[in-house]
Amino acid sequence: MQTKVYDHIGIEERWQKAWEEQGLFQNMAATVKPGDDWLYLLFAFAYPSGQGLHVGHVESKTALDILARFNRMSGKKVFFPVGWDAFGLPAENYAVKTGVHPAETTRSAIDTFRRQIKRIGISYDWEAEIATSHPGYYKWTQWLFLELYKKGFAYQGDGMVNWCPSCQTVLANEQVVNGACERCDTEVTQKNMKQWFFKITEYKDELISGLDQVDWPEATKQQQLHWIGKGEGLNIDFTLKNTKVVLPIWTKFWETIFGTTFIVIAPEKFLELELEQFLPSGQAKSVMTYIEEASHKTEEERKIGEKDKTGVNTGLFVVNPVNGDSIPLFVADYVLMGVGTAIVMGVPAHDQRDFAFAKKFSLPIIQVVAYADKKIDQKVAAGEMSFEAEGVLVNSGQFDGMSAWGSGKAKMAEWMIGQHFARFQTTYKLRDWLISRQRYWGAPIPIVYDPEGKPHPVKEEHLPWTLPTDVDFKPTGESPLTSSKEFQARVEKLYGKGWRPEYDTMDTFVDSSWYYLRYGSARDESQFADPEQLKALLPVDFYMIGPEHIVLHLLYSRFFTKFLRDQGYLKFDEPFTKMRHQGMILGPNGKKMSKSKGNVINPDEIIEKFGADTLRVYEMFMGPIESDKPWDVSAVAGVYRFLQRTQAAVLSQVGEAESLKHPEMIAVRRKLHQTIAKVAGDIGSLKFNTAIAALMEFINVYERACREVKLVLPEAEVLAWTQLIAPFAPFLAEELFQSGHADAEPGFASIHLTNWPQSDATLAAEQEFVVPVQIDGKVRARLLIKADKVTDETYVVAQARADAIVTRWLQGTSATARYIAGKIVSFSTQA
RNA sequence: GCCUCGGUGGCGGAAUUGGUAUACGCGUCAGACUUAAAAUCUGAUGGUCUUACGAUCUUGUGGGUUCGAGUCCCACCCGAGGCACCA
Repeated sequence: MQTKVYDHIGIEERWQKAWEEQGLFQNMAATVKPGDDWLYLLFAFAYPSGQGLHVGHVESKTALDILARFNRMSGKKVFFPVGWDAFGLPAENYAVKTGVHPAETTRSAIDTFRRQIKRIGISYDWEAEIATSHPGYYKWTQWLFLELYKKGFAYQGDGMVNWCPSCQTVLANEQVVNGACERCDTEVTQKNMKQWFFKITEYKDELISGLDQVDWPEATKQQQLHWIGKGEGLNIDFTLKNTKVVLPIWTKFWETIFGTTFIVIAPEKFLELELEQFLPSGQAKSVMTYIEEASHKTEEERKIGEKDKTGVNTGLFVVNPVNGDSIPLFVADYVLMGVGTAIVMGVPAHDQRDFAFAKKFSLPIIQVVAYADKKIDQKVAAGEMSFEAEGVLVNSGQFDGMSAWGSGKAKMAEWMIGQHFARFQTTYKLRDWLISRQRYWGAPIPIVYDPEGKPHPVKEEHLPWTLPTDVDFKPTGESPLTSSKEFQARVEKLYGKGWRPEYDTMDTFVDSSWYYLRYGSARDESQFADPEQLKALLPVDFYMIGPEHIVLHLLYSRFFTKFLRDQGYLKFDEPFTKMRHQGMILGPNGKKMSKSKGNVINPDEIIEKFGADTLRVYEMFMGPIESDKPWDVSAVAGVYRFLQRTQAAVLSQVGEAESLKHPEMIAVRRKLHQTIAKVAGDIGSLKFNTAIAALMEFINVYERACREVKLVLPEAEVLAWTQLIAPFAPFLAEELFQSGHADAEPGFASIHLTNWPQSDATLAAEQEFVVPVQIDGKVRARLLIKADKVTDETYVVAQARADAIVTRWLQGTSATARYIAGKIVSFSTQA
């Protein structure tokens, strides 16, 4: 029966070329009309690394491509652009090593990616392609900086910043992971520098509330919330004994304040408040030594103290405002600057850290919350738990007996605020975004300094403020742009003698956090984005992005969106309406793919051997798009077989059609129409794996039927079958659709331009139902019920009772029956 | 410690959201074709007992709700990812 081999190489080359010549799905932005409703599908901005496409890229790109093709066939206008996050460190580091200019490296990497992506048939709109390193793009990145500057959202700040000694640049808080540089894993140090910041904190509350508007994975929302780190607590004034010096503490758990047996202050805060003047002479030396040592510790060293807390008793006492108790003041570096007020109350009975500290320094422990459960009370005494359970206040003066988390907490706050020594204070973890980078391969910050060193914005007519090329790449701790003669000359020519440029470039996250606004106006030189385009295309309807970008990129993108909205440029609050994360494709051994482990699957090799269609369908068939899944070398061949069988089956659809009345024909057509409905539903809910399984089921049914009789389906149904394949295996589908022609004619109508088939409910309807019979919850028999009887409860139950096995099980019982139409007959023998 | 997912055959995974557990694919076994192998095709394939009809057990563990639980509730165990001296 298989007369024609599956020539995947020939098929894929032919149709890639034909589509390209025809410009299929290209330049869609030109067709935007007012009032249009577009489906905007977006893939995470990719960094064009020298490695080329890996199987993970293929997975998420294919998933989006399936959505694009399916929705186009369903009559939607689809915007599906692509671009490159082309500035960044790898190309620059490579330049340092080899001397090849980053522009060169980047261009050839992009060429490789583009060729590979076309080869796997992703139907991107290449007319909207953008690259952040192109002056036509970064002109608008700089424009955005100036907009922020004009509105006071970009400012120069002085202070301690994160410094990566290996990358020789400052880093944003978000780029420091466990005290190390997220890129090179070098330990980050602190450095005092004057740098540019964006005022993202201005939108902190909206960055929280906006999450309610979007359809994102719960975990992603949680992580964003955690990063913003809103904490609602109380500032409570303790005073240094015998002075008027106020030491405000901040706490979320003020209900335990009667249990405070010590106060701890951060070393830096101690100096800031100049408390050293009060130190008793005997104590002064040890305290100052401790503070000195703490200042030399790195973040990592401070964290080692997590188990063994360090600290020093100052010999000073503070007064607890709620009861006038004198309690000792300690300096300890586990209290961090920047969290709350950097002064904490130590309540060892109800906090694990405080407990450890109290044990170490032999401080008293006063329990102020009693728990109904004695076991919890014991745990509290052993320091094993903190705020895990609700209890009743004790040892707390007039608040004794009140609920710790209920009336007690509320009454206590009310009282303390009434006494004027406490006030509500909300704190946030989010800090302003540090965007200066002392690196070359990025967008220059459009700022110039006058001879007095005062910053001025680069005039808009001078944009793009181009990146000079006469630059020494070697990182010296100075920005590489310092070495450019052209840059300096340009500034003096345009702004006057003695002026100098800002030598730093912008964090690449600035480039990549507004790109989705640019696609619709990719070649527009007059504005960052055309308002009509924005209105029709945005916000992004579906965003597919790796889970690694959750905090940085999304937070920044949301900030830009809200800022531009407030300037009147955008009409929406959130840029990404719906978002999902693709899972990771693991090596065949179930481990993350890496060259050193030798478990990397190269997509080019799979394409050579099995074809791009097989690669696409296999990756979609592996499992749910959002979960991590290992590569299975032999399962790929199974998918290849499926495509091969599909080709053979469709190509055999010539000749005399079997009568439509033939039972095998009826069964196959029923399955086909069921499959049409199933595939459309599954694509809609991103269940590509089960959609493909359904297509496999269909061909199984078809081939089985063909063993009885040669089946030639009606033409419309052969077409429908081919169309179902089209989003998944676009090359093969086109080949089957065009198989009547010898070659692609100029102006041929692609299958990808046809209308998605409709399932005929009548043909899809089952004629018989298998109804299981349960007796006390166990399936004992199955009945075959004709469709016209399936709603007839009396009939079905009678059939069930008549069944031999059921009769046996029901003998001597008085069973009651219930029937869920078409689903199940359930007998219960219990009374 | 906290947050978020997960745990189903030898493996990847299905299960219309409370109604036939193990769809589909891989693998394995048997068979056809072949001198042979590969490729391709056909059949079987959760465990235990049984010649068979069939019975019985089975969705991480233990309880519960229900005629009926992979699915809902409670407690716990294990794994992955993220966060964390956050007061």
